[in-house]
Amino acid sequence: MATTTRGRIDKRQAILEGAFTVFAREGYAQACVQEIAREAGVAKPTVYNHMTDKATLFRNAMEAAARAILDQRIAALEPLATPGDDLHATLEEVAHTLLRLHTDGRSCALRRLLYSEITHFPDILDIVKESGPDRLTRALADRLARLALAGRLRATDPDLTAEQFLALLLGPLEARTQLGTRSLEDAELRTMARDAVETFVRAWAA
Amino acid sequence: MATTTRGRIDKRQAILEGAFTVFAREGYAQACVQEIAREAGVAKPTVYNHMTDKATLFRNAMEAAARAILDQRIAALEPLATPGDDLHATLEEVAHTLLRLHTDGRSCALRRLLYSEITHFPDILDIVKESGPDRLTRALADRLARLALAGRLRATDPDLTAEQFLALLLGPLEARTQLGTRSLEDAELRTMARDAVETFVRAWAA
DNA sequence: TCTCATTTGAACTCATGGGTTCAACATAAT
DNA sequence: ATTATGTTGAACCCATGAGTTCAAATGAGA
Repeated sequence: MATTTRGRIDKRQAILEGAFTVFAREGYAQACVQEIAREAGVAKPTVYNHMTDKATLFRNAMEAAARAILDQRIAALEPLATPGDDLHATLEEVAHTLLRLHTDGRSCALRRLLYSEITHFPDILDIVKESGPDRLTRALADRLARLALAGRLRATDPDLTAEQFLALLLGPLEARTQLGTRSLEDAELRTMARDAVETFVRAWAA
Repeated sequence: MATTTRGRIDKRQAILEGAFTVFAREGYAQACVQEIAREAGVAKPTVYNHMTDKATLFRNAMEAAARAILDQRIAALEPLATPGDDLHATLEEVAHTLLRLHTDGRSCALRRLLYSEITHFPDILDIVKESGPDRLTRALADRLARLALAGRLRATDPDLTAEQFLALLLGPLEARTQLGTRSLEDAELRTMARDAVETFVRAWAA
């Protein structure tokens, strides 16, 4: 519900956040604008003051959520810039952080919404992917290329290596989290990170 | 549209297939029963003769589609029962078949529908998973255990090994197929199978 | 040929929800 | 104080679609 603050603070922001929340809970078609307005603590016409359509409301909400979520992931790769002498441990740390971010509620909701509405909003994929998994893979590939150059990893295609690292790490998540509906204990995340990194290192360490 | 065959042949089957087709194309909420009836070549009241609800229609259609799709995958593991002397080649063959099945239109549609409606139909996950990825992973783990016992693979947890094999193989698909909306050339599937198996073997061969 | 179960099309009811209108109101700047 | 801009709630229009009803038509089996 939220308090019915009159006047103008940051309605637009509130609308986008409320919209994402409701869309995430209900799906695009089932979400009704009335409820989004309520969630954002705003009147329905106000929503239409800022967004022309339910569709563009959806697009904007998705874009905002994606941007917020995905910046964190790039930041999670930071430790790989200065890996110290224990590469294995650094990889595990990064892996664990990525798993934690990837299993976050909003993150899962974003993936679910992408999957469900990609046929009706194919353009959203471009908006999200550009700032999303692609950027993450590329950033990781950059780090790995450095490591390969330093003789600490097998020197082959860093893009492939990055792709496989992420696959090994995030692939098992889908089944474990029931497509993102179940949350995992931190201990389980640790184990998954350890398993993925161990296999990765066995295949790719120089 | 289909010809308006009167009398009763296999209305029920037609309805389930038509329903899955339309649900796959439109999503649950946007699909309308009228159109499903048309797709199945059947009148709307006939649909309600067989199914009480749009919801149960959805459940039944998903279950039927899942069963049909997933049996093929188990069958794809067959070559691993008699791997011959070239394990690497056999793995590549199996990997390639799995990729082909996984990128099939109906298969992608099933995944999309699962993702999108899992919050409204949590029970469908059980129906599908039981006969789905879980069974595949278990079946693969069985094969791998045999291979480990025969001294051809590193002898550790076969469940983990199977999970990682599938992750390495199928993980990169998501990005490459644009969440299942783009179809891939067979050559690209071959390359992906080769890359996944090569890394897998490097990490797990005895 | 007669009967029973099923199908069919069309029309109907009813609820939901997108999008708009409008008059009253609040806020900020001048 | 006044004006311009934005917000509010409530009511409204209208399209869509789930689910039902019914009389007419059909097919399978006896």
